[in-house]
Amino acid sequence: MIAQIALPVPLHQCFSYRLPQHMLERVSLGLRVRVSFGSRMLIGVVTGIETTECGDASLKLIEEVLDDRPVLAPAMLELGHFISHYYVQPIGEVFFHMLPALLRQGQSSRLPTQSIWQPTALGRLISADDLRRAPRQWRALQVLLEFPSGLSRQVAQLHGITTADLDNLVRRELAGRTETHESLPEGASLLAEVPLTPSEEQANAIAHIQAQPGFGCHLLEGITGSGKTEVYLHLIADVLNRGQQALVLVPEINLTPQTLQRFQQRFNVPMISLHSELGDKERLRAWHHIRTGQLRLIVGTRSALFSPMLNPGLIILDEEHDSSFKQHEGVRYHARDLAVYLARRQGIPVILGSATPSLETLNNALQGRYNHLHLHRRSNRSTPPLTLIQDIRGQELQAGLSAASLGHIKEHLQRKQQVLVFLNRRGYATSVLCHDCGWKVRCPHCSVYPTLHQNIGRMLCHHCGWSSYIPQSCPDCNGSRLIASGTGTERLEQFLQSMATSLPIWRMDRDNIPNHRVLEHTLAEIHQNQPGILVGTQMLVKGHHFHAVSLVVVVDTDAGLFSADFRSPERSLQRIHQVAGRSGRSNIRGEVILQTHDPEHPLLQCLVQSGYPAVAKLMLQERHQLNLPPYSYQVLVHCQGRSTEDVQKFLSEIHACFASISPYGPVCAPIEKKAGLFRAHLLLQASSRPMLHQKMASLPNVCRDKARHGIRWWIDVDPQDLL
DNA sequence: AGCACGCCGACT
DNA sequence: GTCGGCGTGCTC
Repeated sequence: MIAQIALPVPLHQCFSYRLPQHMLERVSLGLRVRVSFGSRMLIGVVTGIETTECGDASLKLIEEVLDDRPVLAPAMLELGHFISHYYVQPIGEVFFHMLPALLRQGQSSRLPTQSIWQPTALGRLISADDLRRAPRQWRALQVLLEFPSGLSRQVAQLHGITTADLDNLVRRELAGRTETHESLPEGASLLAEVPLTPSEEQANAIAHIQAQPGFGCHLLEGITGSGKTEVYLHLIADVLNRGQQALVLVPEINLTPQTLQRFQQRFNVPMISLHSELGDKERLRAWHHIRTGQLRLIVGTRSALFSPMLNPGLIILDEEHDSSFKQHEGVRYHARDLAVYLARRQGIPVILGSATPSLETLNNALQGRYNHLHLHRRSNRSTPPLTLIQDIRGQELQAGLSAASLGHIKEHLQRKQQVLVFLNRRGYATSVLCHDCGWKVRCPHCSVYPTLHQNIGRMLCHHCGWSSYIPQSCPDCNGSRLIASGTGTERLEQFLQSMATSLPIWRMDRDNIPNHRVLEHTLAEIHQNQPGILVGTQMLVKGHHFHAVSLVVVVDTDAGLFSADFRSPERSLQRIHQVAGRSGRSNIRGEVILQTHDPEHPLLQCLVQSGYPAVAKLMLQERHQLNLPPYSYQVLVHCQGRSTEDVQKFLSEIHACFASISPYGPVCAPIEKKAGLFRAHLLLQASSRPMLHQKMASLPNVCRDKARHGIRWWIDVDPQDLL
């Protein structure tokens, strides 16, 4: 008998091992085993068992079976095989990626047990006199009598009792010790609060999804403030009522304590938030409780997709357009597309929610592959904001702001409202240059200009972390007229502060908001609704609601509209639309100003006049004309090496082998040198996905063969950015 | 990915 | 004449 074993090595194959007779009935697919591989011992996952008798006698034997039940259930095994094939990732690495770290390292997958001590009949009868030689045990017995249903180690410790005391009582037959599995407390009723009555639109969406009980993929396109969450909550309630589990995937930044709180407010069931700071032990504990079906509601980022649900009933993926669902390191995959795959495999509904759906998802909905549901109306009945395109050509700008924008800002502040100024650029200035000779500060490790951060008094490279002092004179011509050019949030904040001296300015970017605690604190201050100015980057876009904001100014609307990456306008317009949605959420009509040097830009015009759905369709048309995704399919071969020649040579050889699906040949990455390494890539593209996959079947092997000294390469299927 | 094997420089 | 550099190749 021969078993196929997936091992945690970057190889696109499984390995055959002989199965000793005595292991035969203990082995099944998805179990972990220990095997000798080369000169080391590795843990592997059983992915196949062949009962062919012959077998190569030279094959090694499996040393040990580690589990009595598969750690990867059939659905997860299938998902893993799919990931490995579709995303061209090494099979063993995929399976290991799907397991909690402690299981990867060989820890037992048995459900952890817990000791419980209970008094015996004898224990209840005995008197202090009988135990006068053992005062600790007497005290332990007294505590034990207070917990007739059982005392755990943790509770005993709180009362100053050790397990040794309790075991001594067991020896005297005054107490009994039993091993139980930890069980999570479950509330008497499912609902912790009375659900809101859904609006007509919400009820309609809920009914549509309920009407299709098995697999179905639903795009829930709801404008900001239209109450997508309420739809989720109603559908989750159904799933919980049926005794099933629900999985909610959210982008990284949205996984705040409040997200879970929202669910805890509504439901009385054991639930968990799988965030990145969870320790290995906690993660394994959660894994067990998900596998036993005790944890009913799982909220997490992309990797939560691999939760081993016993009884799955629903998958929700919120903010489906968010790029953080794509894993960019190690095992590369897109959680959105895998969520759809998994839901189909499990025969359950999946809901993709967004105010600004990605063009891929929108296309799937328009083609009828996904069910398209809309929430048009804001649930708080506020009017949508008034959006203005502001031509700043030839205008005098101060810290990037035009006089007209400043006028609006002052006006709104005088009305005691809050203003949000959006600039997606950290730091004080984008570069430092010499006014006399044009010399510019450069990063020694990357082909970029570092950013000036005045608050820490240094130049900082955002790509490799390099930092240096701020030059006071030009090292080339010795001139002293150095210019800080380009505006970042720091300079904007400084300027606005000088303009509105008495008002608070909240700057929200990665430099100013280092962690969740500071974020909560700043948000709490803003929610006092005192007049003031919010200045910030992306951070302002995601999920936060600012009720007193009545004006949003987008300083650099054009950034991203003209980039080498064809996905850049999509992301840019999604951002603009989402940040615009931050205004006018209560009774005040919001205003949005988009500063631009290209007021006639068709996408901008379309966004302002007809809204996001219209501009999305326009972008889809453009993609169609240019034969870009989702109308064609792409794979990117990335490469990193010690010199331009090395990477070019490597990619040219790859290009030669795949010329029929490689329309452009190797190109340097836009930032050619990063952290001291030269980068380039090769785009593979085809109009049929099966054809593309078939033609690149040998790609990983070819890459492996051609890779020489110092070349690092990786394959990115459905790349999200070409940079 | 690791790890072993293998062929050339600075040390007892 | 050895220790160790990392380049190359293999792992059922």
